[in-house]
Amino acid sequence: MLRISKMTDYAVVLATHLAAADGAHAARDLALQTQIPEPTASKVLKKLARAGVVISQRGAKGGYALARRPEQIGIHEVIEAIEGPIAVTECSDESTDSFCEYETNCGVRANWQRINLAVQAALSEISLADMAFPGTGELISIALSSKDAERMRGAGTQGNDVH
Amino acid sequence: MLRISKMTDYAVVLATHLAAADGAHAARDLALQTQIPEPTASKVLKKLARAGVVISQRGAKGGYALARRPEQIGIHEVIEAIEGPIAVTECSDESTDSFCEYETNCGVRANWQRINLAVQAALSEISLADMAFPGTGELISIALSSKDAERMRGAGTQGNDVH
DNA sequence: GCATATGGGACTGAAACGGTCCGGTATATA
DNA sequence: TATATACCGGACCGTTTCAGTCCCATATGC
Repeated sequence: MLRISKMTDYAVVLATHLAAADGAHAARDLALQTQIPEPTASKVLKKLARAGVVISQRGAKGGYALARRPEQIGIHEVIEAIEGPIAVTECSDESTDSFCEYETNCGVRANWQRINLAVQAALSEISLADMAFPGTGELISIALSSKDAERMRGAGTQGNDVH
Repeated sequence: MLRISKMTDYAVVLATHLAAADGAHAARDLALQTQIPEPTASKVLKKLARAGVVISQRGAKGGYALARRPEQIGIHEVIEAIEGPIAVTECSDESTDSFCEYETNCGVRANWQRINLAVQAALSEISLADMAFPGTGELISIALSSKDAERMRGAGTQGNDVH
């Protein structure tokens, strides 16, 4: 699977929506526009606010707005806001000191961490601006480069800042 | 999270173990050597056999062995054997024709697929041989290929792998 | 003061996950 | 041929996680 949860999916949609139409918007309005159930959208937005991806304004005329410009927000921030640190396996998550009980037998830990880093790197390449205003060509290189080893390096070395 | 399930973790450990000590081994022995509970190990091995990652021999003196040489088996095969197709979100899974109900609003689909490809590419880089016999230098290039060096802090320094 | 809007957390039903167990079948060996 | 060994397929179950809802407290504009 390696599957991202529905909540995270919502978060990306909401954040993308905020990126496309900037300024402050009430959770209710965002929910209507994105067709996400209102309580759920609200819950997601709260988490985004806590993580610093969006800023919130309470009270009448309040609402949510992006904390920074879309091109300065990486998609991994949105994902981590909902799901916590991105870690492929328990033992590759450096933050939790969960020691691997099989470590002496498996010797797999270090490799998982590298895989993990590769995934994180792939996600770091994509900004909210890329999601909100696609087709500017940058992402294509990632899609087309998925054939062999050079792709990671290639995608990583070119600047993804076109917008 | 982007977290891989425990079962998949077991699968990698078992496959790695088979890669390191080739020939056929009974599920029971593998379970003992890897300290994975026997019924669970058995279940995982069955799935690996079905997916063609390992071959099985029934009857007395039977057991499991790798279907191919370790360097010819990518870990994404092992992962997919347990978890099914690697897809980050529902709508980025091309196999299921689950149409995205928000598609007109989100326009996110294509980007998810690119992210997905990047993840798959990252996983395709690693073979079972890399997991079983690390330190041959191949993986290092991937780890270092991310330009986001700050995320990589300590990745290279964490070379305490080989057991 | 009041309407509006977010903050925080409790709660619930459903689904997935981790793990176990059992009857069936294939095969090597005595 | 009889028997022990070992995989095959799937049912089963307790626990956890997930998606979604609801409520009350708090902050703010008018």
